[in-house]
Amino acid sequence: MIMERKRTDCPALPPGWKKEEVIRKSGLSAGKSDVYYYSPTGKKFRSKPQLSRYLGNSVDLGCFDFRTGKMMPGKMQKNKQRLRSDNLNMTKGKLDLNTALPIRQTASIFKQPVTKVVNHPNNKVKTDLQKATEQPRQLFWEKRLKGLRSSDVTEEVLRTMELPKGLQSIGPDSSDETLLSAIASALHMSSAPITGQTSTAAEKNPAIWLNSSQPLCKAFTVTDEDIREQELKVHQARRSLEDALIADGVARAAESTRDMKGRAA
DNA sequence: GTTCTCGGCCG
DNA sequence: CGGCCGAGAAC
Repeated sequence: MIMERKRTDCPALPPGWKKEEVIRKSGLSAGKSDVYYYSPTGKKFRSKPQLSRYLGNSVDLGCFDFRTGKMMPGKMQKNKQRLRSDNLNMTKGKLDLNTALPIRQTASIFKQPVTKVVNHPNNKVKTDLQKATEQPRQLFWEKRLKGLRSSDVTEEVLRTMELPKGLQSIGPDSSDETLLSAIASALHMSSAPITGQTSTAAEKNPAIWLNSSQPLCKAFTVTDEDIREQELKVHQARRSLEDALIADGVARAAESTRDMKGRAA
């Protein structure tokens, strides 16, 4: 007898994803159930980390409950003291994984190494491992950044930066907003200098001539004036940061003395 | 080889 | 207690 297992649709996930729940029928853990998900291509997932690794940033699993398969609005982070300690942990040298950038979603449905470079014993074959390990990149992927905004803890949208006039966008989406994101991303992802698109051909037909390791931005020159202006901004930012840190220290000291009084009473 | 299943660790 | 994943069992 074949036990038909229910693979139910899962509305909280993109179309085509299925959820399955199997009950353990023997052993010490009999009665317990395991939950699995199946991607549209049939790949099986047995944990939330595994699922979110695969989905990347396309789906926010922050409040996704793996067991029930539903979004739980109330399952957000504990928005209490938590924030301070999070910020402290971040200074302990670990990367903030939330800054991960959007990734090409279609790549992972194929068997992973798409191209394999091998040496045939009798042939002279150029091996360029650099190219072989390079991940395919979606042209104009920066468009995915459109609409992303930074916000403070109260979800108030922060004012975005102004860009110098010398910076000009290139490609299908020429809004300043996306340009800023693209440049910020480029600064995060590569240690190479950011030059913008140096080929003038890229201006006429970006789809062909685009240098994908540079942001969607025309080549630019930085003047001494720009540098001075930027130094001033950095200086001001450091001042406000310093002020904020001092204020925080004072507040924390007050808090801890208050706590101690409370405990003594 | 792949898939299924339960144990068991760890938070 | 439950999520997650290792590894043996089953195929």
